[in-house]
Amino acid sequence: MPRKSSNTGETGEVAASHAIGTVARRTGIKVPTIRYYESIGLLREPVRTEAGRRVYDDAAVSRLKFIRHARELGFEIEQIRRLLELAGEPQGSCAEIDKIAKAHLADIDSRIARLKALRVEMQHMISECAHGKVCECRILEVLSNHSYCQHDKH
Amino acid sequence: MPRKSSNTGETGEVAASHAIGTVARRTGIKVPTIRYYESIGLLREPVRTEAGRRVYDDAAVSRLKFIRHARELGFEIEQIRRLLELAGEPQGSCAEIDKIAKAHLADIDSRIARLKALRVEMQHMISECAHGKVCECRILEVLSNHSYCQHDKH
DNA sequence: CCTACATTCTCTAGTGACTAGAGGAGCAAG
DNA sequence: CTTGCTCCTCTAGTCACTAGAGAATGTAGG
Repeated sequence: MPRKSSNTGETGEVAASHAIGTVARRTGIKVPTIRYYESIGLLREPVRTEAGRRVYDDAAVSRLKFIRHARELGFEIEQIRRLLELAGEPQGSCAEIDKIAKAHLADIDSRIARLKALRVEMQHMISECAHGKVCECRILEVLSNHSYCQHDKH
Repeated sequence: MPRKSSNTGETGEVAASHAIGTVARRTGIKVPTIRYYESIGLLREPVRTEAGRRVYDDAAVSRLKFIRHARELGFEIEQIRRLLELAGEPQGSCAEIDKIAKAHLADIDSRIARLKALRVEMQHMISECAHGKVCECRILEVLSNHSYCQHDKH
């Protein structure tokens, strides 16, 4: 029966342990970022080998996968911290989780709306450019004078 | 005939001069930000009064309005720096201006696309939440396991 | 056993575009 | 002359990392 390195227990089930580089490969999070997450308390300090190297178990890998996925979806670190905290109380209500997710959705919506407005403005500006000399460039002119704009939301 | 403070010329036309606070009010850029723009070389160092206070002319106000508007449209400082440089050569071709603007438009488009994909993911995740206990929460489950996702672009 | 090379360690500093605050001086009005 | 506003410089903080230096440890091949 094959065993992973540095198994500490004598029981039948042996928890797998991984070096930071392995964890980085398995989660898609870079090594310095993992250490950074530890430094801000998002990830618990792992045990160390005698030489001082970090050793992670599978739970830490899962946690990091969660963090990565949430980051990819645009959640902020503090939101993720709260989500992880809530996940630690399985019998609690998921109302706050829902609330955080909905707030994030609203945030995404407002960013989309804003970018769409910018897009209209940019498109308009570019379409008026006659590709001539700088002194005749409508792009610069519009940038110089807000009153040419369609919206004043920005 | 009313005159602005500290006029330095004896000619008929007198250049208006403004304190930094006035400029901030007229451009909508905060005082520390104006000083910041000066520190990074985006805005030329203005003349000073004997006591060391910054004094701006109308050209500086126009430049700051340009900067503000471009920032509002999402241009980066370095892009704005280049646009201002190009604006300084009125007989040159506006091809590069057009190019910068189009690159920015493409950037906006890709951000919109990305946010829309995130939106779909978030919406999906939230709609599956049954508002029960944390241990049954689909949101946490999806966050834990990327394979539930529709896309793997993120 | 020795030698490469890879991996890991800690620490500091840099990114972008500001923002906040301390501590001090100038200036105009009452 | 005092009150209160504006202005000055300087440092440090924000967010979520990323880059790099310099040293130690681990591993594979000869």
